[in-house]
Amino acid sequence: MNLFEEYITKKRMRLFTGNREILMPSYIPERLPHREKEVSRLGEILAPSLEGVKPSNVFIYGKTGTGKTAVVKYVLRDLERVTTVHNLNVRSIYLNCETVDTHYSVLQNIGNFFMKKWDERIPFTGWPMEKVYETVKDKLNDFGGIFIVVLDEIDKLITKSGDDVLYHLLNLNDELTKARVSLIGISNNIQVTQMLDARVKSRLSQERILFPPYNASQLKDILMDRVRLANAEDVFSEEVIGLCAALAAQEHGDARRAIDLLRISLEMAEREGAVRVLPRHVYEASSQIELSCVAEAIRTLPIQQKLVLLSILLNSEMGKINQTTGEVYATYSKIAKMVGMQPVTQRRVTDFISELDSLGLISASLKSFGRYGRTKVINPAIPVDEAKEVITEDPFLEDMKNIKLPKQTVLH
DNA sequence: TGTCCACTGGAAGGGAGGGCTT
DNA sequence: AAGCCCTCCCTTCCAGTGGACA
Repeated sequence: MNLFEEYITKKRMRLFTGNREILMPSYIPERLPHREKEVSRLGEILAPSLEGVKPSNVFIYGKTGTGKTAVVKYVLRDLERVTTVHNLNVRSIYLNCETVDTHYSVLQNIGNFFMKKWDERIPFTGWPMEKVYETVKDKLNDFGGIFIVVLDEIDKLITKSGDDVLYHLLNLNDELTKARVSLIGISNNIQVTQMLDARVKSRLSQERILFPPYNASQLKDILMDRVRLANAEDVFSEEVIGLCAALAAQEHGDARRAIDLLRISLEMAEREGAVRVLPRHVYEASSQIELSCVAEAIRTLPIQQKLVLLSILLNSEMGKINQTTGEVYATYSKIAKMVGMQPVTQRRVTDFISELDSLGLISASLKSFGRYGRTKVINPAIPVDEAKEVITEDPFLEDMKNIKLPKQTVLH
C-alpha cells in the first residue's frame, strides 16, 4: 500500500478532524480567559503609541505558562490591526532571546526587520558592532514611527551577554531623530533584574506587570475555551478536561502544559483507535511529555556535555551515590579517551556540571567536607537506563552502549 | 583558633570559524 | 589576500570558601 494512501485512510479514521493548531500552546485565540486585567493594562501602556507618543518600557514577569507571551502577542496583534486600518506608523518585532542571545544578533534582527532586499541584510556575523548600530539607527530614522521591541526570555540574554544590549537599546532614543523605540521585556526569572545596572533596571521597568499562576479552575476554563473553539466537545469529556487542568495546576499552574496534555492525550486515544479521550490517555500523555522533554534536552546537548552526563550515569550505575566533581572528571577523562576525544579541563567540566544541573538532568549541590575539601555532590535526576539510551543514539557514542566501568575507576 | 582540603567560579585571553572591508 | 570584527569554546590563573580536624 502506498505510504500516503495509508495516511489518508488513517486521517479519515481520526478522532478529531478540526484545526489542531487550536490545541497548540502557540495559538493565540480571540479571547484569553483570566488574563483580561493584564491585557487591558498592557493595552493602556501601549496606547500612547497611537498618538505618536513613545509608550513606557514594560517588564513582564511570571512563571512559565502563565500567559505572558500570549498576552503580549495578543495585544500587539490588536495594535497592528488598528494601526493598519488607520495607517499609523507603529510597528513591533518579537525576539526570543533563547536564540537571539547576543548584543550583535539583537541589533541584527532589528536592522533586518526593515530590510526589504535580501542582499542589503546584515549578516549573522562579520560586521563591526558600530556599523550594525549605525545601520539600525538609520533604518529606524527612515521608518520614523514608534517601534516596539519585545524581548522574550530576556533573562537568557542578560545572563549570557550582560546588560550592554539593553543599555544600547535604551540609549537608542537619545540618538534617534524621528523614530522612538519602546522595550517589552518578558522573563520567568525575577532574579535576573538584580544583575542589571541600576540605571538600566529602572529604565527598563518603567512599568511592571506580574503574571500570577493559573489555578486548576482557571486552567479548566482555558481548556474548555480551546475545546469549544476546536469544536471538539464530543472528543473531550469535562472529566478529561478537568484532569488535564488538575495535572497542570500541580506544575505551578502551567497553561502551556495543560494544552499540551490535551493535545497529546488526543493523539494517544487516536493511536489506540478509541472513540473518545479517556483519563488514562491523559496520564499516559503526562508521562510521555515528561520523558520526551528529558530526551530532547539530552539530544540537543553538545558532545562534551553528553560525555559528562554519561560519566555521571555510569558512576551511578556502579552504585556510586553522591559523586564529587573529581570523581566525575576522572570517569569523564577515561571515557573521552575511549571514544578518541581530547578531554577538556576540569574547569570546563565544572561549567558543564552547572549547566546539566540547571537543565534538571542532574542534581548538583555544593557541599563542604571540612578538611576533606569542598565540592559539588552530584546525582542523576533522570532515569539512568533511558538517559543512557538517548545519549548513545549519538553516532560518536554508539560504542558506549554496552560499556560497564571497571570497579577501580570509581572506588578509590 | 588556625590550617588545609578539594574544589568553585570569576577574569582574562587564545584561537578557530564565519563573514565583511579594502 | 590581508586585515578586521564577532561569537563560541576552551584554557590558564588564581582568590575565595565551608567546615572537619589538630
